[in-house]
Amino acid sequence: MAKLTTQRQALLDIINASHRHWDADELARAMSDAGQSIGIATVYRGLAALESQGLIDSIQLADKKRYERADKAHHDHMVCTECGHIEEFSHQTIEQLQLAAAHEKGFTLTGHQLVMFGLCHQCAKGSES
Amino acid sequence: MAKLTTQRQALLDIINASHRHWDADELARAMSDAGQSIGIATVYRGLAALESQGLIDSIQLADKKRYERADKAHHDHMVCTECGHIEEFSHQTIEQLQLAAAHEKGFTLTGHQLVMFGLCHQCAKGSES
DNA sequence: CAGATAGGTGATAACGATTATCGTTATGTC
DNA sequence: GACATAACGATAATCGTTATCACCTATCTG
Repeated sequence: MAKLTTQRQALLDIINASHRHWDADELARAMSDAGQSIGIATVYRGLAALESQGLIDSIQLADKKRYERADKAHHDHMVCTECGHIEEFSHQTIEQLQLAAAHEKGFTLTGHQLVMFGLCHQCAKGSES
Repeated sequence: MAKLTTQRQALLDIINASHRHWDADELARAMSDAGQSIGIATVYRGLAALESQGLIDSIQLADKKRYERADKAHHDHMVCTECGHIEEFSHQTIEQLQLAAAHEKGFTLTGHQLVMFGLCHQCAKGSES
């Protein structure tokens, strides 16, 4: 039902063109910078459509949702609490253990999100006393 | 620095008296029901204080933060997207693999949160067509 | 082509959880 | 008791996100 309009294609292109994790505001600004201004509501609607079509992925952080390209295998995230840097990692065994744990509790799993918090290499170095 | 005032003690007691995962609003209402009305700002401040003192734990869900007792070993959560039921589970191996993965990426881990989404046993049964 | 239908768009209001502000109040210390 | 420090409560403010509503656009059907 949802259409891949010109604007949604542009959002998708921006997201696919980098490995960043974008929030709605950043995407609106990026569109603006590229000469195609876009309403913020349209950004949210477009992102929701793209995500439900599986064309992009997202992670829900404490304050906001961030979107990323979906053309990679499932992975989880490590967020630096100092600089906001996001590192990705995937671990097959963890995924399998999660499935087993869910099954054990009688849950039918539809998704999951693992976010690890800490200091990235850079920030850990910087904060040595 | 933070004081364990009468109100904060009462919040702590409510949380410790059950295995529920409370949000700020529910706690304010519970206090009210118990005859000690409390300002919502005070609830938030109290919860932040209790959490930073390690007296309670919290999980950040997509929409809001929920608080739970801290007297158990670390665990993660499974949330039923239908009824909101939260099931807890802990998995030693997953924890260890997370630590290893973080180390590999040069991250100094300070915390993590794993939330799994799906249908609980009850809701899975109910939605069979 | 005309009209119908289904979505999409954008400005903006509304929402909901959380935090900030600020005057007041309780607690602890000399 | 007087002063300092933190907590409290009402309420305004913040901020990400969603709803509303009045257009607009594309596609289909005859």
